[in-house]
Amino acid sequence: MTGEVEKQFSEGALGARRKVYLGLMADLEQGRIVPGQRLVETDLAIQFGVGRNAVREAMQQLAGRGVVELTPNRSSMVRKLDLAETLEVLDVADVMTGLLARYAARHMPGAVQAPELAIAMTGLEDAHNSHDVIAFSRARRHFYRALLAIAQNRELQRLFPAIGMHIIYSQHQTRKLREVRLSDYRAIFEAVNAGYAEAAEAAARDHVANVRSIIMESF
Amino acid sequence: MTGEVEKQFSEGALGARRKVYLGLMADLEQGRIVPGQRLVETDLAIQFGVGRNAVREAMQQLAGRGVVELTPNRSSMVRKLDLAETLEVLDVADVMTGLLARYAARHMPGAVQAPELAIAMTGLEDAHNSHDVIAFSRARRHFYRALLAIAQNRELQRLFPAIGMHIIYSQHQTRKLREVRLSDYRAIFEAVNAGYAEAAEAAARDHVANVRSIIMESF
DNA sequence: GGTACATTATTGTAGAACAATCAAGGCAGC
DNA sequence: GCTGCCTTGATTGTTCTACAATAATGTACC
Repeated sequence: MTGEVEKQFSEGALGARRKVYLGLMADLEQGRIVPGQRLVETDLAIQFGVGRNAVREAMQQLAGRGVVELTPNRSSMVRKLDLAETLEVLDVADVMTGLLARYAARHMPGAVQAPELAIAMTGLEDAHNSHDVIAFSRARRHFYRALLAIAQNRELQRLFPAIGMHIIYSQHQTRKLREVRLSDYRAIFEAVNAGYAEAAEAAARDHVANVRSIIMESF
Repeated sequence: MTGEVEKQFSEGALGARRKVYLGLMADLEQGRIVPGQRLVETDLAIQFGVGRNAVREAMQQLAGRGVVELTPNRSSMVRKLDLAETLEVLDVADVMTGLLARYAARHMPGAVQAPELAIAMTGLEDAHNSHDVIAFSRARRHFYRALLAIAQNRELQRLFPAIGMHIIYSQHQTRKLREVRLSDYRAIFEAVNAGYAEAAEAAARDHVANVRSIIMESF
Protein backbone atom coordinates (compact mmCIF):
# COMPACT_ATOMS: atom_id res chain seq x y z
CA MET A 1 0.00 0.00 0.00
CA THR A 2 2.74 2.43 0.89
CA GLY A 3 5.65 3.41 -1.22
CA GLU A 4 7.97 1.64 1.12
CA VAL A 5 10.59 -0.89 0.30
CA GLU A 6 8.27 -3.86 0.64
CA LYS A 7 9.83 -5.67 3.55
CA GLN A 8 8.85 -9.13 2.34
CA PHE A 9 7.91 -10.52 5.72
CA SER A 10 7.45 -9.38 9.25
CA GLU A 11 10.96 -8.56 10.24
CA GLY A 12 14.60 -8.72 9.32
CA ALA A 13 14.61 -12.45 10.01
CA LEU A 14 16.21 -12.97 6.62
CA GLY A 15 19.80 -14.05 6.22
CA ALA A 16 22.25 -11.54 4.87
CA ARG A 17 22.64 -13.14 1.48
CA ARG A 18 18.89 -13.49 1.05
CA LYS A 19 18.41 -9.88 2.06
CA VAL A 20 20.64 -8.74 -0.77
CA TYR A 21 19.13 -11.17 -3.24
CA LEU A 22 15.55 -10.21 -2.54
CA GLY A 23 16.45 -6.57 -2.22
CA LEU A 24 18.02 -6.43 -5.65
CA MET A 25 15.20 -8.43 -7.22
CA ALA A 26 12.73 -5.95 -5.77
CA ASP A 27 14.92 -3.06 -6.91
CA LEU A 28 14.83 -4.43 -10.43
CA GLU A 29 11.10 -5.01 -10.46
CA GLN A 30 10.47 -1.53 -9.16
CA GLY A 31 12.90 0.21 -11.44
CA ARG A 32 15.36 1.36 -8.81
CA ILE A 33 18.05 -0.44 -10.72
CA VAL A 34 18.07 -0.79 -14.49
CA PRO A 35 19.74 -3.08 -17.04
CA GLY A 36 23.27 -1.98 -17.73
CA GLN A 37 23.74 -0.51 -14.29
CA ARG A 38 26.97 -1.23 -12.48
CA LEU A 39 26.77 -2.73 -9.01
CA VAL A 40 29.63 -2.06 -6.63
CA GLU A 41 30.10 -4.61 -3.87
CA THR A 42 31.00 -2.24 -1.06
CA ASP A 43 28.11 0.07 -1.89
CA LEU A 44 25.65 -2.81 -1.76
CA ALA A 45 27.18 -4.05 1.46
CA ILE A 46 26.63 -0.67 3.08
CA GLN A 47 23.20 -0.20 1.52
CA PHE A 48 21.88 -3.52 2.79
CA GLY A 49 23.85 -3.46 6.00
CA VAL A 50 25.69 -6.72 5.40
CA GLY A 51 29.23 -7.86 4.82
CA ARG A 52 30.86 -7.91 1.44
CA ASN A 53 30.95 -11.72 1.49
CA ALA A 54 27.20 -11.90 1.65
CA VAL A 55 26.98 -9.53 -1.30
CA ARG A 56 29.34 -11.68 -3.33
CA GLU A 57 27.34 -14.82 -2.57
CA ALA A 58 24.16 -13.05 -3.58
CA MET A 59 25.78 -11.98 -6.84
CA GLN A 60 26.56 -15.58 -7.69
CA GLN A 61 22.94 -16.43 -7.05
CA LEU A 62 21.74 -13.53 -9.17
CA ALA A 63 24.09 -14.46 -11.96
CA GLY A 64 22.65 -17.95 -11.96
CA ARG A 65 19.22 -16.45 -12.26
CA GLY A 66 20.31 -14.36 -15.20
CA VAL A 67 19.82 -11.06 -13.42
CA VAL A 68 23.40 -9.86 -13.34
CA GLU A 69 26.45 -10.55 -15.44
CA LEU A 70 29.78 -11.24 -13.82
CA THR A 71 33.06 -10.44 -15.53
CA PRO A 72 36.32 -11.13 -13.73
CA ASN A 73 37.85 -8.10 -12.03
CA ARG A 74 35.00 -5.90 -13.17
CA SER A 75 31.95 -4.69 -11.34
CA SER A 76 28.92 -6.84 -11.94
CA MET A 77 26.27 -5.34 -14.18
CA VAL A 78 22.55 -5.75 -14.30
CA ARG A 79 22.10 -7.85 -17.41
CA LYS A 80 21.15 -5.89 -20.48
CA LEU A 81 19.73 -7.53 -23.56
CA ASP A 82 20.08 -6.30 -27.09
CA LEU A 83 17.40 -7.28 -29.58
CA ALA A 84 19.18 -10.44 -30.68
CA GLU A 85 19.63 -11.82 -27.18
CA THR A 86 16.12 -10.77 -26.24
CA LEU A 87 14.81 -12.96 -29.02
CA GLU A 88 17.02 -15.79 -27.85
CA VAL A 89 15.55 -15.48 -24.37
CA LEU A 90 12.08 -15.54 -25.85
CA ASP A 91 12.88 -18.70 -27.79
CA VAL A 92 13.65 -20.42 -24.52
CA ALA A 93 10.68 -18.82 -22.81
CA ASP A 94 8.49 -20.13 -25.61
CA VAL A 95 9.03 -23.81 -24.91
CA MET A 96 9.33 -23.39 -21.16
CA THR A 97 6.15 -21.39 -20.79
CA GLY A 98 4.41 -23.88 -23.02
CA LEU A 99 5.58 -26.69 -20.80
CA LEU A 100 4.50 -24.80 -17.72
CA ALA A 101 0.99 -24.19 -19.01
CA ARG A 102 0.59 -27.72 -20.26
CA TYR A 103 1.57 -29.22 -16.94
CA ALA A 104 -0.48 -26.76 -14.96
CA ALA A 105 -3.54 -27.70 -16.98
CA ARG A 106 -2.81 -31.37 -16.59
CA HIS A 107 -2.55 -31.10 -12.81
CA MET A 108 -5.37 -28.64 -12.41
CA PRO A 109 -8.23 -31.05 -11.72
CA GLY A 110 -8.41 -31.16 -7.95
CA ALA A 111 -5.38 -28.96 -7.39
CA VAL A 112 -5.35 -27.36 -3.96
CA GLN A 113 -3.67 -24.26 -5.37
CA ALA A 114 -6.56 -23.59 -7.73
CA PRO A 115 -7.89 -20.67 -5.68
CA GLU A 116 -4.48 -19.00 -5.68
CA LEU A 117 -4.48 -18.94 -9.46
CA ALA A 118 -7.90 -17.35 -9.53
CA ILE A 119 -6.74 -14.76 -7.00
CA ALA A 120 -3.65 -14.08 -9.07
CA MET A 121 -5.81 -13.61 -12.17
CA THR A 122 -7.97 -11.10 -10.33
CA GLY A 123 -4.89 -9.31 -9.08
CA LEU A 124 -3.65 -9.12 -12.64
CA GLU A 125 -6.87 -7.47 -13.75
CA ASP A 126 -6.87 -5.04 -10.85
CA ALA A 127 -3.28 -4.06 -11.49
CA HIS A 128 -4.06 -3.61 -15.16
CA ASN A 129 -6.97 -1.31 -14.43
CA SER A 130 -4.95 0.71 -11.94
CA HIS A 131 -2.36 1.48 -14.64
CA ASP A 132 0.33 0.87 -12.05
CA VAL A 133 3.23 -0.71 -13.90
CA ILE A 134 4.95 -1.96 -10.78
CA ALA A 135 1.79 -3.48 -9.37
CA PHE A 136 1.31 -5.25 -12.68
CA SER A 137 4.81 -6.70 -12.50
CA ARG A 138 4.14 -8.03 -9.04
CA ALA A 139 0.80 -9.47 -10.10
CA ARG A 140 2.41 -11.17 -13.07
CA ARG A 141 4.96 -12.73 -10.77
CA HIS A 142 2.18 -14.04 -8.54
CA PHE A 143 0.40 -15.46 -11.56
CA TYR A 144 3.42 -17.44 -12.69
CA ARG A 145 4.13 -18.52 -9.16
CA ALA A 146 0.63 -19.98 -8.93
CA LEU A 147 1.08 -21.75 -12.26
CA LEU A 148 4.37 -23.20 -11.10
CA ALA A 149 2.81 -24.42 -7.89
CA ILE A 150 0.05 -26.15 -9.81
CA ALA A 151 2.35 -27.64 -12.43
CA GLN A 152 4.06 -29.69 -9.72
CA ASN A 153 7.41 -29.96 -11.46
CA ARG A 154 10.30 -29.12 -9.17
CA GLU A 155 12.82 -28.78 -11.97
CA LEU A 156 10.56 -26.35 -13.74
CA GLN A 157 10.09 -24.45 -10.50
CA ARG A 158 13.83 -24.20 -10.23
CA LEU A 159 14.61 -23.27 -13.82
CA PHE A 160 11.68 -21.21 -14.99
CA PRO A 161 12.51 -18.16 -12.87
CA ALA A 162 16.05 -18.35 -14.21
CA ILE A 163 14.89 -17.40 -17.69
CA GLY A 164 15.79 -13.82 -18.47
CA MET A 165 12.24 -12.53 -18.50
CA HIS A 166 12.91 -10.30 -15.50
CA ILE A 167 15.29 -8.32 -17.62
CA ILE A 168 12.99 -8.17 -20.60
CA TYR A 169 10.17 -6.86 -18.46
CA SER A 170 12.48 -4.35 -16.87
CA GLN A 171 13.70 -3.06 -20.21
CA HIS A 172 10.22 -2.75 -21.68
CA GLN A 173 8.24 -1.72 -18.65
CA THR A 174 7.59 1.71 -20.03
CA ARG A 175 6.41 0.54 -23.42
CA LYS A 176 2.91 -0.44 -24.30
CA LEU A 177 3.69 -4.08 -23.71
CA ARG A 178 0.59 -4.28 -21.58
CA GLU A 179 -2.57 -4.01 -23.65
CA VAL A 180 -2.27 -7.29 -25.43
CA ARG A 181 -1.17 -9.16 -22.41
CA LEU A 182 -4.17 -9.15 -20.15
CA SER A 183 -6.22 -11.09 -22.65
CA ASP A 184 -3.26 -13.42 -23.08
CA TYR A 185 -3.18 -14.16 -19.41
CA ARG A 186 -6.89 -14.69 -19.30
CA ALA A 187 -6.66 -17.18 -22.16
CA ILE A 188 -3.95 -19.09 -20.32
CA PHE A 189 -5.93 -18.92 -17.13
CA GLU A 190 -9.08 -20.29 -18.66
CA ALA A 191 -7.40 -23.11 -20.51
CA VAL A 192 -5.50 -24.13 -17.42
CA ASN A 193 -8.57 -23.82 -15.27
CA ALA A 194 -10.53 -26.05 -17.62
CA GLY A 195 -7.72 -28.57 -17.66
CA TYR A 196 -7.16 -28.33 -21.41
CA ALA A 197 -3.47 -29.11 -21.67
CA GLU A 198 -3.13 -28.55 -25.40
CA ALA A 199 -5.07 -25.30 -25.34
CA ALA A 200 -3.10 -24.05 -22.37
CA GLU A 201 0.20 -24.71 -24.07
CA ALA A 202 -1.00 -23.02 -27.22
CA ALA A 203 -2.22 -19.99 -25.28
CA ALA A 204 1.06 -19.72 -23.44
CA ARG A 205 3.09 -19.89 -26.63
CA ASP A 206 0.79 -17.43 -28.33
CA HIS A 207 1.43 -15.10 -25.45
CA VAL A 208 5.18 -15.35 -25.85
CA ALA A 209 4.76 -14.79 -29.57
CA ASN A 210 2.75 -11.64 -28.84
CA VAL A 211 5.40 -10.35 -26.50
CA ARG A 212 7.97 -11.04 -29.16
CA SER A 213 6.20 -9.13 -31.88
CA ILE A 214 5.51 -6.15 -29.64
CA ILE A 215 9.15 -6.01 -28.66
CA MET A 216 10.30 -6.28 -32.24
CA GLU A 217 8.16 -3.32 -33.19
CA SER A 218 9.29 -1.05 -30.43
CA PHE A 219 12.97 -1.88 -30.28
CA MET B 1 45.40 -40.02 -21.28
CA THR B 2 46.47 -40.43 -17.69
CA GLY B 3 44.24 -41.10 -14.75
CA GLU B 4 45.07 -37.71 -13.36
CA VAL B 5 42.68 -35.11 -12.11
CA GLU B 6 42.28 -33.47 -15.50
CA LYS B 7 43.77 -30.08 -14.84
CA GLN B 8 41.58 -28.27 -17.31
CA PHE B 9 44.23 -25.99 -18.67
CA SER B 10 47.92 -25.42 -18.43
CA GLU B 11 48.33 -24.23 -14.88
CA GLY B 12 46.61 -23.10 -11.74
CA ALA B 13 45.72 -19.83 -13.41
CA LEU B 14 42.15 -20.36 -12.32
CA GLY B 15 40.52 -18.26 -9.65
CA ALA B 16 39.74 -19.89 -6.35
CA ARG B 17 35.99 -20.05 -6.86
CA ARG B 18 36.37 -21.52 -10.32
CA LYS B 19 38.85 -24.05 -9.02
CA VAL B 20 36.26 -25.37 -6.56
CA TYR B 21 33.47 -25.25 -9.13
CA LEU B 22 35.34 -27.13 -11.82
CA GLY B 23 36.87 -29.46 -9.30
CA LEU B 24 33.52 -30.55 -7.94
CA MET B 25 32.00 -30.87 -11.41
CA ALA B 26 34.87 -33.13 -12.38
CA ASP B 27 34.52 -35.05 -9.13
CA LEU B 28 30.88 -35.68 -9.94
CA GLU B 29 31.52 -36.74 -13.50
CA GLN B 30 34.22 -39.13 -12.39
CA GLY B 31 32.34 -40.57 -9.48
CA ARG B 32 34.53 -39.23 -6.72
CA ILE B 33 31.47 -37.64 -5.21
CA VAL B 34 28.01 -39.13 -5.46
CA PRO B 35 24.43 -37.87 -5.13
CA GLY B 36 23.42 -37.61 -1.51
CA GLN B 37 26.94 -36.96 -0.32
CA ARG B 38 27.45 -34.22 2.22
CA LEU B 39 29.96 -31.48 1.43
CA VAL B 40 31.63 -29.71 4.33
CA GLU B 41 32.90 -26.24 3.62
CA THR B 42 36.10 -26.39 5.60
CA ASP B 43 37.03 -29.75 4.12
CA LEU B 44 36.58 -28.44 0.60
CA ALA B 45 38.54 -25.32 1.46
CA ILE B 46 41.47 -27.42 2.60
CA GLN B 47 41.10 -29.93 -0.23
CA PHE B 48 41.22 -27.27 -2.94
CA GLY B 49 43.60 -25.00 -1.09
CA VAL B 50 41.31 -21.99 -1.04
CA GLY B 51 39.47 -19.91 1.52
CA ARG B 52 36.07 -20.79 2.85
CA ASN B 53 34.63 -17.72 1.12
CA ALA B 54 35.54 -19.09 -2.26
CA VAL B 55 33.94 -22.41 -1.38
CA ARG B 56 30.71 -20.73 -0.37
CA GLU B 57 30.60 -18.73 -3.59
CA ALA B 58 31.19 -21.89 -5.57
CA MET B 59 28.36 -23.61 -3.73
CA GLN B 60 25.97 -20.86 -4.75
CA GLN B 61 27.05 -21.37 -8.33
CA LEU B 62 26.65 -25.14 -8.09
CA ALA B 63 23.24 -24.79 -6.50
CA GLY B 64 22.18 -22.61 -9.42
CA ARG B 65 23.33 -25.34 -11.74
CA GLY B 66 21.33 -27.93 -9.87
CA VAL B 67 24.36 -29.86 -8.72
CA VAL B 68 24.06 -29.32 -5.00
CA GLU B 69 21.19 -28.54 -2.70
CA LEU B 70 21.54 -25.89 -0.04
CA THR B 71 19.54 -26.01 3.15
CA PRO B 72 20.04 -23.29 5.76
CA ASN B 73 22.38 -24.26 8.57
CA ARG B 74 22.97 -27.65 7.08
CA SER B 75 25.83 -28.97 5.01
CA SER B 76 25.17 -28.80 1.31
CA MET B 77 24.46 -32.09 -0.37
CA VAL B 78 25.08 -33.34 -3.84
CA ARG B 79 21.61 -33.36 -5.30
CA LYS B 80 19.91 -36.72 -5.26
CA LEU B 81 16.86 -37.44 -7.37
CA ASP B 82 14.16 -39.94 -6.55
CA LEU B 83 12.21 -41.43 -9.44
CA ALA B 84 9.53 -38.74 -9.38
CA GLU B 85 11.95 -35.84 -9.54
CA THR B 86 14.04 -37.64 -12.13
CA LEU B 87 11.00 -37.76 -14.38
CA GLU B 88 10.38 -34.08 -13.73
CA VAL B 89 13.91 -33.29 -14.80
CA LEU B 90 13.42 -35.35 -17.92
CA ASP B 91 10.24 -33.46 -18.75
CA VAL B 92 12.23 -30.26 -18.79
CA ALA B 93 15.10 -31.91 -20.62
CA ASP B 94 12.63 -33.09 -23.24
CA VAL B 95 11.61 -29.65 -24.46
CA MET B 96 15.02 -28.10 -23.92
CA THR B 97 16.91 -30.79 -25.77
CA GLY B 98 14.36 -30.58 -28.53
CA LEU B 99 14.89 -26.85 -28.76
CA LEU B 100 18.64 -27.33 -28.76
CA ALA B 101 18.57 -29.85 -31.61
CA ARG B 102 16.13 -27.82 -33.65
CA TYR B 103 18.24 -24.68 -33.41
CA ALA B 104 21.46 -26.52 -34.01
CA ALA B 105 20.02 -27.97 -37.19
CA ARG B 106 18.71 -24.60 -38.27
CA HIS B 107 22.09 -22.94 -37.84
CA MET B 108 24.10 -25.82 -39.17
CA PRO B 109 24.43 -24.75 -42.80
CA GLY B 110 27.73 -22.96 -42.92
CA ALA B 111 28.41 -23.22 -39.20
CA VAL B 112 32.09 -22.84 -38.36
CA GLN B 113 31.70 -25.26 -35.46
CA ALA B 114 30.56 -28.08 -37.74
CA PRO B 115 33.89 -29.93 -37.50
CA GLU B 116 33.74 -29.86 -33.71
CA LEU B 117 30.44 -31.69 -33.77
CA ALA B 118 31.84 -34.35 -36.03
CA ILE B 119 34.84 -34.73 -33.75
CA ALA B 120 32.54 -34.99 -30.76
CA MET B 121 30.53 -37.68 -32.50
CA THR B 122 33.68 -39.66 -33.19
CA GLY B 123 34.77 -39.23 -29.60
CA LEU B 124 31.40 -40.56 -28.50
CA GLU B 125 31.87 -43.67 -30.61
CA ASP B 126 35.42 -44.21 -29.38
CA ALA B 127 34.37 -43.84 -25.78
CA HIS B 128 31.53 -46.22 -26.34
CA ASN B 129 33.80 -48.84 -27.81
CA SER B 130 36.32 -48.45 -25.02
CA HIS B 131 33.65 -49.28 -22.45
CA ASP B 132 35.03 -46.50 -20.28
CA VAL B 133 32.08 -44.94 -18.50
CA ILE B 134 33.92 -41.80 -17.49
CA ALA B 135 35.29 -41.23 -20.97
CA PHE B 136 31.77 -41.58 -22.30
CA SER B 137 30.52 -38.94 -19.89
CA ARG B 138 33.18 -36.55 -21.03
CA ALA B 139 32.46 -37.28 -24.67
CA ARG B 140 28.77 -36.70 -24.13
CA ARG B 141 29.56 -33.34 -22.55
CA HIS B 142 31.66 -32.40 -25.57
CA PHE B 143 28.84 -33.42 -27.88
CA TYR B 144 26.33 -31.19 -26.16
CA ARG B 145 28.84 -28.38 -25.97
CA ALA B 146 29.26 -28.55 -29.72
CA LEU B 147 25.50 -28.54 -30.25
CA LEU B 148 25.16 -25.51 -27.99
CA ALA B 149 27.87 -23.71 -29.87
CA ILE B 150 26.14 -24.35 -33.16
CA ALA B 151 22.68 -23.48 -31.87
CA GLN B 152 23.83 -19.91 -31.28
CA ASN B 153 21.40 -19.17 -28.48
CA ARG B 154 23.07 -17.58 -25.48
CA GLU B 155 20.13 -18.14 -23.17
CA LEU B 156 20.09 -21.79 -24.05
CA GLN B 157 23.84 -21.96 -23.52
CA ARG B 158 23.28 -20.50 -20.09
CA LEU B 159 20.30 -22.61 -19.04
CA PHE B 160 20.79 -25.96 -20.70
CA PRO B 161 23.71 -27.02 -18.49
CA ALA B 162 21.61 -26.07 -15.47
CA ILE B 163 19.20 -28.92 -16.14
CA GLY B 164 19.75 -31.71 -13.67
CA MET B 165 21.09 -34.18 -16.22
CA HIS B 166 24.48 -34.25 -14.52
CA ILE B 167 22.84 -35.83 -11.52
CA ILE B 168 20.81 -38.29 -13.56
CA TYR B 169 23.92 -39.45 -15.39
CA SER B 170 25.78 -39.74 -12.13
CA GLN B 171 23.07 -41.82 -10.52
CA HIS B 172 22.73 -44.16 -13.49
CA GLN B 173 26.30 -44.35 -14.67
CA THR B 174 26.60 -47.97 -13.67
CA ARG B 175 23.43 -49.13 -15.37
CA LYS B 176 23.11 -50.19 -18.93
CA LEU B 177 21.95 -46.75 -19.92
CA ARG B 178 24.45 -46.84 -22.72
CA GLU B 179 23.53 -49.29 -25.42
CA VAL B 180 20.53 -47.44 -26.75
CA ARG B 181 22.18 -44.10 -26.58
CA LEU B 182 24.90 -44.27 -29.16
CA SER B 183 22.40 -44.76 -31.94
CA ASP B 184 20.35 -41.93 -30.43
CA TYR B 185 23.29 -39.59 -30.60
CA ARG B 186 24.05 -40.63 -34.14
CA ALA B 187 20.46 -39.91 -35.15
CA ILE B 188 20.66 -36.46 -33.63
CA PHE B 189 24.02 -35.89 -35.22
CA GLU B 190 22.87 -36.80 -38.67
CA ALA B 191 19.69 -34.78 -38.55
CA VAL B 192 21.56 -31.75 -37.28
CA ASN B 193 24.31 -32.25 -39.81
CA ALA B 194 21.78 -32.38 -42.61
CA GLY B 195 20.05 -29.27 -41.33
CA TYR B 196 16.72 -31.00 -40.80
CA ALA B 197 15.28 -29.04 -37.91
CA GLU B 198 12.15 -31.09 -37.43
CA ALA B 199 13.97 -34.40 -37.62
CA ALA B 200 16.64 -33.17 -35.24
CA GLU B 201 14.09 -32.12 -32.67
CA ALA B 202 12.28 -35.43 -33.01
CA ALA B 203 15.51 -37.37 -32.63
CA ALA B 204 16.45 -35.40 -29.55
CA ARG B 205 13.09 -35.93 -27.92
CA ASP B 206 13.15 -39.61 -28.82
CA HIS B 207 16.47 -39.82 -27.12
CA VAL B 208 15.13 -38.30 -23.92
CA ALA B 209 12.17 -40.67 -24.11
CA ASN B 210 14.56 -43.60 -24.41
CA VAL B 211 16.53 -42.43 -21.41
CA ARG B 212 13.28 -42.10 -19.52
CA SER B 213 12.09 -45.60 -20.24
CA ILE B 214 15.43 -47.15 -19.42
CA ILE B 215 15.49 -45.33 -16.10
CA MET B 216 11.94 -46.35 -15.30
CA GLU B 217 12.83 -49.97 -15.82
CA SER B 218 15.93 -50.00 -13.72
CA PHE B 219 14.85 -47.80 -10.82
C1' DG C 1 47.76 16.16 -28.58
C1' DG C 2 49.26 11.79 -27.40
C1' DT C 3 51.85 8.44 -24.84
C1' DA C 4 53.93 6.73 -20.41
C1' DC C 5 53.32 6.68 -15.88
C1' DA C 6 51.24 7.36 -11.33
C1' DT C 7 47.01 7.18 -8.73
C1' DT C 8 42.69 5.57 -7.43
C1' DA C 9 38.75 2.47 -7.36
C1' DT C 10 37.34 -2.07 -7.19
C1' DT C 11 37.55 -6.87 -7.13
C1' DG C 12 39.83 -11.38 -5.53
C1' DT C 13 41.25 -13.87 -1.80
C1' DA C 14 42.59 -15.54 2.71
C1' DG C 15 42.00 -15.72 7.43
C1' DA C 16 40.42 -14.79 12.17
C1' DA C 17 36.80 -14.50 15.09
C1' DC C 18 32.41 -15.28 17.03
C1' DA C 19 27.35 -16.10 16.98
C1' DA C 20 23.70 -19.27 15.61
C1' DT C 21 22.07 -23.54 14.63
C1' DC C 22 21.80 -28.42 14.25
C1' DA C 23 23.00 -33.32 15.48
C1' DA C 24 24.26 -36.61 18.71
C1' DG C 25 25.38 -38.53 22.89
C1' DG C 26 24.73 -38.86 27.70
C1' DC C 27 22.24 -38.42 31.83
C1' DA C 28 18.28 -38.24 34.76
C1' DG C 29 13.78 -39.57 35.89
C1' DC C 30 10.01 -42.61 35.45
C1' DG D 1 14.37 -50.26 29.70
C1' DC D 2 12.47 -46.24 27.78
C1' DT D 3 11.65 -41.34 27.24
C1' DG D 4 12.88 -36.70 27.35
C1' DC D 5 16.04 -33.00 28.52
C1' DC D 6 20.53 -31.07 28.34
C1' DT D 7 25.15 -30.61 27.32
C1' DT D 8 28.53 -30.74 23.85
C1' DG D 9 30.62 -30.82 19.42
C1' DA D 10 30.42 -29.94 14.56
C1' DT D 11 29.15 -26.87 11.07
C1' DT D 12 27.27 -23.00 8.99
C1' DG D 13 26.32 -17.80 8.94
C1' DT D 14 28.34 -13.57 9.17
C1' DT D 15 31.33 -9.70 9.74
C1' DC D 16 35.73 -7.64 9.70
C1' DT D 17 40.52 -6.87 8.45
C1' DA D 18 44.10 -7.10 5.39
C1' DC D 19 46.43 -7.14 1.23
C1' DA D 20 47.36 -8.52 -3.60
C1' DA D 21 45.80 -8.06 -8.39
C1' DT D 22 43.55 -5.81 -11.78
C1' DA D 23 41.18 -2.19 -14.24
C1' DA D 24 39.98 2.66 -14.80
C1' DT D 25 41.29 7.18 -14.46
C1' DG D 26 43.96 11.15 -14.25
C1' DT D 27 48.45 13.67 -15.03
C1' DA D 28 52.73 15.15 -16.60
C1' DC D 29 55.97 15.19 -19.95
C1' DC D 30 57.38 15.35 -24.62
